[in-house]
Amino acid sequence: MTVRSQVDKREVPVRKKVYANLKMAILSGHLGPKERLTEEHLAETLGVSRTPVREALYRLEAEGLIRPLETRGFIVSGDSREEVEELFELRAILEGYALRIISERIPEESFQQLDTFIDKAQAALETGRMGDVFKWNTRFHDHLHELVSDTTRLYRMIVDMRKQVLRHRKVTLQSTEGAQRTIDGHRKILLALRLKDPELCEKTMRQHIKLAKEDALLTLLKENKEQ
Amino acid sequence: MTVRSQVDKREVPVRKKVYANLKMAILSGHLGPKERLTEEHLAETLGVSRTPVREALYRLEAEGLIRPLETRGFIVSGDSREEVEELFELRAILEGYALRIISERIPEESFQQLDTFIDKAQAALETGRMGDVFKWNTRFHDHLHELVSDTTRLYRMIVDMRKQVLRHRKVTLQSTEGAQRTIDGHRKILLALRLKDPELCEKTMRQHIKLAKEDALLTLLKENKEQ
DNA sequence: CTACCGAATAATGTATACAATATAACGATG
DNA sequence: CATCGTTATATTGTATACATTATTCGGTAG
Repeated sequence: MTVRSQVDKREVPVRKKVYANLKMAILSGHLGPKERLTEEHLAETLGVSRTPVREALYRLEAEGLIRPLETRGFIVSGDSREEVEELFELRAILEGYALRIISERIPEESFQQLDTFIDKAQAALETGRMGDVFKWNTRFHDHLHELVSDTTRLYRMIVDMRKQVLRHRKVTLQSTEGAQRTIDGHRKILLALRLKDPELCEKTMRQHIKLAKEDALLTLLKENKEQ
Repeated sequence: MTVRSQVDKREVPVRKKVYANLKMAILSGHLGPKERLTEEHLAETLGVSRTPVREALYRLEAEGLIRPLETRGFIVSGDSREEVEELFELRAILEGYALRIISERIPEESFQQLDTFIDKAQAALETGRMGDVFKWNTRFHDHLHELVSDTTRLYRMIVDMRKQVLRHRKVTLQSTEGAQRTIDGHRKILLALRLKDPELCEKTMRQHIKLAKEDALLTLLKENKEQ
């Protein structure tokens, strides 16, 4: 069949499965910066040969999620105070700029949407459903991101960073004050958007993420104390 | 010898050589988006096996310098109008923010340095030594970047993007007006730094890079016409 | 007991082999 | 001559083998 070539029958390469696997494990915090990753060991564990494992590892390295050990093998990176700070700093820059762009093109109906998300989050917070608070807050950001064309480098970078950030927000997600701060931040963002003030938008988003950074650093401190 | 382990006797892996090779070829414009890159062919050409070639290719893909072809093989990316625009847009964001940071920590002696670079570039321009104009302009930016700690993600991203950008600036480097604009831009940047006004610094740098973008897009147009 | 040597072990880097699949070439048939 | 199917070719994906090098550990000489 000539049509057959249209349909991509290629199954997902092992390399990508391994990559996705490891990435998930890292981002979920399941794989910490404690354990050393070696090709052989991973290959054995996952029941594949070293080749696809190497390729997955190199990709993760390129993305900065793991780092080659001076000795040999890799280690999950990104848990040092500096790295967390940098991550949030970059996020603040990029998302701040994104909001500036968004403010120039946001459609009227988005305001309602965003308003709803905030209200739902607030309601969830007041009835103690923290999981839902997280859900609606995430929706809020997601909705914003969808207003940036999803093919752009900027979009991809933001999405990627938001994923990386997740593992540093365990505390905020549970603390009431943190959640309230986040919701208040969203209100400010929405206000800035309504005012259609690009300058203010960028500033507000930066401020918002800066707060998130403080929370993340607190989380980090706590974790380090526990160990 | 126990000392031996301290000294890293490992020679550079072929994978890295191939990577550096291809990257250089791409950034210098020597390898255009015309030719298709396949593992076998590259391996043969470079006289190595496919293994290190694959690894180099995957890395370049992760960095966005090449893109997998729907069919098979890779192609050099980043020459579409959109991609060039995005590249400069991101650069403007990141370098703008970097200048903001720099304005808060720039030492007194840097002002002289930067002044000198501008003067030399201007002098070179007036005597028609375009190569030198480029050199001193580059020094100007390099000096700025050195004021951002060179271990940060921000720094690495900026350096990386500047490299990627080079191949789109052939025209400016030869046109007198373009060069003058660049030098003027540097003067403005220096002024903003002297005023120690973070806001102005960020804005000025963004503006400066926006101009560079226009030049790059002109280059692109010209090239497309030639073909 | 300490320093050094060397074998054993671990891990990586590269090449190669083989299977799977997509693309291209070619020829036959309606 | 267009279309379909078939074979050949190109290209990739994975596994494996082998060489190289680091690290560790144990033992021996001083």
